[in-house]
Amino acid sequence: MSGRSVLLIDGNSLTYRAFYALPTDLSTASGQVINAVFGFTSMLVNLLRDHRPDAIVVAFDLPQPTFRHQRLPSYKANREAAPDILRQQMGLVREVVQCLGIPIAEVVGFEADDVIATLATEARDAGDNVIVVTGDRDSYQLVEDPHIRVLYNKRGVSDYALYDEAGIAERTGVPPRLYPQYAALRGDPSDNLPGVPGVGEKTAAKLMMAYGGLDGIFEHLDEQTAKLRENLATHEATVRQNLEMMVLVRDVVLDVALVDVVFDPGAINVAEVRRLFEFLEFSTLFDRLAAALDTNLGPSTAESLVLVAEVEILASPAAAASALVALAQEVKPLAVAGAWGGDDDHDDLEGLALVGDGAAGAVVWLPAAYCGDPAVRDGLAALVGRGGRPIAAHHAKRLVRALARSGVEIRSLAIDTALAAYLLDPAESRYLLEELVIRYAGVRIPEGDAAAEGQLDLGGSSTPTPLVAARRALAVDALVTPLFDALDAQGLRALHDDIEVPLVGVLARMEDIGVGVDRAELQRLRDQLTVDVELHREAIVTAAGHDFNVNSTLQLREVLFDELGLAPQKKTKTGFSTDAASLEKLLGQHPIIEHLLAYREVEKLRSTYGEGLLAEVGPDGRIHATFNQTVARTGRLSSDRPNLHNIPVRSELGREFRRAFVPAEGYELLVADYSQIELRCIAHLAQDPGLIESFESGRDIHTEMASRIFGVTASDVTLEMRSKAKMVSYGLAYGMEAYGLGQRLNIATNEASVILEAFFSAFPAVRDYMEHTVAQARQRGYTETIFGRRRQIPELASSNARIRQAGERQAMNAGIQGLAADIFKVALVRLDQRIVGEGLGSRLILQVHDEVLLEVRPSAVETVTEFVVSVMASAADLTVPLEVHLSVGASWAEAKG
DNA sequence: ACTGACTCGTAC
DNA sequence: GACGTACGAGTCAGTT
Repeated sequence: MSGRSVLLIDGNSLTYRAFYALPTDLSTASGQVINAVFGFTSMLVNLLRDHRPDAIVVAFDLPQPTFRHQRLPSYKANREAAPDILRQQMGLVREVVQCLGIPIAEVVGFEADDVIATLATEARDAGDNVIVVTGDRDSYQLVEDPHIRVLYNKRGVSDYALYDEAGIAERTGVPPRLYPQYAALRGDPSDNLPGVPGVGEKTAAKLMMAYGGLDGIFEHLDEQTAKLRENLATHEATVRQNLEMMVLVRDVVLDVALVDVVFDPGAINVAEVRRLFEFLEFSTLFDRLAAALDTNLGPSTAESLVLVAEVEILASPAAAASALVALAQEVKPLAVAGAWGGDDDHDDLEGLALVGDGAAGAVVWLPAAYCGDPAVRDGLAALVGRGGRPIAAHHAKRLVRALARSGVEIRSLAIDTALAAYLLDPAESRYLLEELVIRYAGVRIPEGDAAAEGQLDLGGSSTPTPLVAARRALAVDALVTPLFDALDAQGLRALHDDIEVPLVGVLARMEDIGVGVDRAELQRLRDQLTVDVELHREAIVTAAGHDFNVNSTLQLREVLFDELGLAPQKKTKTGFSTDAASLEKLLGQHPIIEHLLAYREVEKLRSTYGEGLLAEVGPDGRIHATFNQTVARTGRLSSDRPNLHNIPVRSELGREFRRAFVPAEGYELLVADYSQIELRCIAHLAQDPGLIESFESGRDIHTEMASRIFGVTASDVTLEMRSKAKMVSYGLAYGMEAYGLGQRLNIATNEASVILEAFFSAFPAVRDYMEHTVAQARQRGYTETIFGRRRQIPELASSNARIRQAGERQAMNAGIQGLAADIFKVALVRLDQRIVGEGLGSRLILQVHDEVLLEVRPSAVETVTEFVVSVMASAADLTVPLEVHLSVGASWAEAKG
């Protein structure tokens, strides 16, 4: 590991230089000023090109004061705070550095210079060749032939000088090792370190060279002229103090070991870089980067699609019908994009853009209004129905629903580009077509209206809808091959083709059908709760002695902990916590507490479930939630507008809301759920003999586990033992630790850890599995379920222990929750197939992670019950049986007995 | 009036 | 801090 070429970069220094060298009107279309990021990145790219480093570290200053400020309060006191538009860009600079796989080094209490000095010393000792890149002269002292040189940024972004010892001597008049003393004598206005009057650079250098150092100078003051002698004598203390400030610390404790740092262009996450550079609109820099690294980073500059010049507007139903017939002749995937209008949530379909084939490559625009025409509808149905063209769309569910309203069923969906991108990286927060097409296809969706360019803009004029849709359809088209390739490469193709894509139609129908609610029942609940809320609120205000906003944690904190003098239990980021767990510990200490707890409960139910659900009831008396397939990082579904996945069930009062969920007239409500599916997944994944036996025994699982944990026979298991075992098993999938278990069971942490130990002794393979899962995820960077679903967990590589541990828990959880989600999705798809096959006796209404609700004709209850249980139980073949609990009733509450 | 951070609470 | 995954109500501070 010696003889490497190492670059140590002062991030702050170069960013400052870049900021002041470039105009601040250098900004992105969205208005983000990027002059400093651009300048810094440009310098970095040039460094990569010119030096081909084996290792790079960028050091930053932190905003906290350093030891220098503590020793000398006036240190840098003359500095003005950095302008906001510079500070904003610091974060972006860090992002650039990080996305290139370059480690950042920074230590509280030290400046970037000290960090660099430490790393340079380490590198020198290892025999490496270091270049320190900075615009700060303090680093001159580090220069040491032949191993350490300084690349000094003189001004602007491209004016550098590379100094070795001779270079420093030439530049300053003193050798590097004398630089701190020289600078101390000279003073440094930029650090607010005063020098000696009458001593500038020239005199300081002359004195240093004549006497070999400060000691020599002060010992021979008599050899100076009277004026200089007096000035030196009176300022000796200042000079000595300056010296303390000037000398860089070379033994800062870092969390980066230079020997471990390797800059590997091949390891750069190109997608990340591309995304960031796109965001910053660094298209030429991206090309320069690729050239500097001498690697192919793939298509870069995101050239605009030019194909969209040709949008063929289908001008009549007849024209549309024949165009559809022509489109049906091809067999390659047909990219489709909808254009959406309507006031509320833009879910009215205005028309469809379909990517044509042939040499012309025109995109056809089909106005939605034509779908009323029988010939058009038939043509469309043939095109997208079973056996039709493979369809490609982005967030296809919306399109599926919209066409279903026109009587056209999409049955030949082949790829949903959003779903594919989700499977490739489920940690993304969104899957915008605009971004995906840049990342995976390297092309950009143009924004303006080329056809209208040069024409008079009357203000507010926008790109024509068909053109926008056509461009989106082309983007989808451009994504089909790269995304299929990526899915294949990652082993995600089966998941996409066999589970996620088929699920799109299932969810679309569930959303369309909606779930029936008894509005009057909801209103009754809401009204009763409103009364209760007010009663508790009044009691709270009375107990407090004055009115205040009980919903305000800020005000509540003041009342409880300042005015009433109650003891704070724990802290949040902003102050003492008032959550339920804390309040419960204060029960009995003041009458306000019980009212607060009651208030919280009823207010939650009133607002979120009373008002919230009522606001979502449609004109048909049903709630049509949206089921998101690309949100949860584990592969679960999520529900919003409203969230039907968190309807209360645990408390008596909350459960009342489930009475308001009722089947349509003429149906019964069938509810089926998996029993302990996650624990069964753990048993299967860990192949733990004890856990497997516990499930195979067919007896109550928590009692069975308690018996093994506590070493007693099943009949001797007390309710308390059972409940402890239950808590452990629930916490298991979340990577729970002793502290958390203790909180849950309201027992001491060491008592909890005894239980946890007993658990792992009884089920040792579970711990092995957890450890193996984490180790594998750390090594690969992602977790994988049996079905191949992946989840990247970059946190596992964090240098921050807290973040890393959170990553470990995520890794443990992802395999378990993800497997359960996969099984459940398979069950949903197969259930739907069965239901369609059986005719109209039943329909899927709702799903909640491990539970499905169906509306069933009374005559079909028996048949449906049978196949629901068998389909769900056989959705996966685990070592342990999958048990399904099923019930029927006239409401969700009734059917969950 | 809108937006984002924060706290809290509901589900599995 | 300390238990994973979601969504949403409400407050509050800051911005438009």
